[in-house]
Amino acid sequence: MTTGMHDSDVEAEVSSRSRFLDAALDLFVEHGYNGTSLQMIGDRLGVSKAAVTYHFKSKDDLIRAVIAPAFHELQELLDGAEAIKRESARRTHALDGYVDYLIRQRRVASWLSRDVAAIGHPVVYEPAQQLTGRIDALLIAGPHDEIAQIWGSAITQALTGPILNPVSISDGDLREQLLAIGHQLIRGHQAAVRRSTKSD
Amino acid sequence: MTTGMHDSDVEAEVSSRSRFLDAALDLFVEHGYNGTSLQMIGDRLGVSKAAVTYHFKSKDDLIRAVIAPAFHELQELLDGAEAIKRESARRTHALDGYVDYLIRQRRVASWLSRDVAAIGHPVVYEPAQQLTGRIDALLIAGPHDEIAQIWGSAITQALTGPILNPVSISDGDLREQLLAIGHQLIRGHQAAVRRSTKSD
DNA sequence: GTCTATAGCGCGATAGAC
DNA sequence: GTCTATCGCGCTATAGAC
Repeated sequence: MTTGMHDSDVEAEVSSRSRFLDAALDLFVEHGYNGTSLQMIGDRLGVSKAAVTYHFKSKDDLIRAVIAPAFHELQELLDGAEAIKRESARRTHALDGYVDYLIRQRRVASWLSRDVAAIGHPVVYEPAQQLTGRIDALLIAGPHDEIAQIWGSAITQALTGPILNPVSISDGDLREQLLAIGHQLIRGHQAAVRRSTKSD
Repeated sequence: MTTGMHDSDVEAEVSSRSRFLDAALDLFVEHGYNGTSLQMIGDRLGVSKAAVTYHFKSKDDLIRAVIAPAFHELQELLDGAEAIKRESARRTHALDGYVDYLIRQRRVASWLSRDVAAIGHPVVYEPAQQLTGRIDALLIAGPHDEIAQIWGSAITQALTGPILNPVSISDGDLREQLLAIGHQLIRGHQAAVRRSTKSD
């Protein structure tokens, strides 16, 4: 036990917020945010829907709590990567960290990539927009023209693809393939830039 | 006017099914299937929500009608591609056709890729599952092991990425970049297969 | 053939029992 | 502090006016 809580807190802790967050995320992944009712979350834990609105005063509060850890982790990664001066080292660090983030937070990441209702939610929209803009800027070299936008969205979507449907492969092997996918598309973008400047 | 309808049908035709389908798709793209009510669709066309359930007897019927043209087009493409004997020619034809499909049907394609509620809908789920399985099989060479699954999902997701957020680029230039992305990832997969067989 | 009116249901949220 | 009971709302779907 590495936390500082008392023995009497153990049972309360296990049956508390994190269980609700876990159940909610499971259901958001499967049915989407709008398709998941507080009733469904309560049923899964054997409590009433009122028990859910007790722990989280609204459904808005719940979605904020579910995404917070992933957004926080991604933000720290971006802060660290953006502090790196050399472009190629910065890009490599961002790709490594983003792949790690996707694997560690794959449930949240795959949910948000497939649920327009969640991304469009007032609580989620603006921070998500900002984070994706920053990761795009880190992964793509050169000016942010139309071609960079296209390849940038291709990279982030390509990295998300393999985490959508669980594959029977170790996290380490998955990481290796995701990095290969990222580097392959970064090279592809650079080649596309060379092609377009040559034809100018 | 290339259709055979009478002049008296013109006004009825313009204000009929296709207008409902177009408005519904617009709203599905923006708010998701569960986030779009019949009320919202009626409001956009200046009619009551009952007018929507008159043309389509249920919301299930509506989603079926919205996706039908895109699914039909994709199915014809797959039938044609699968009839090609030589693997590399089959793969090239599938990639070309799939990119054309994504550009022509970009609203439906980007909606379905971002709305778990729509993909999970009974009317959509099974045909969509079958179509994505077939396109994956066409685009990826060799045995369908874990690595093939990973790169297959990376390719289809990467191709979908650039159509999600409209970019100010012509369809022709977009097509060129999507083909480059597809070929780049197909080459990446082949290199990954060589790496993994060498290390066995 | 197209609409209004409304039924019937499930939702998120809350007041108050315990 | 945690639950039960319930409120008010918006949803899909339908019956029936026009």
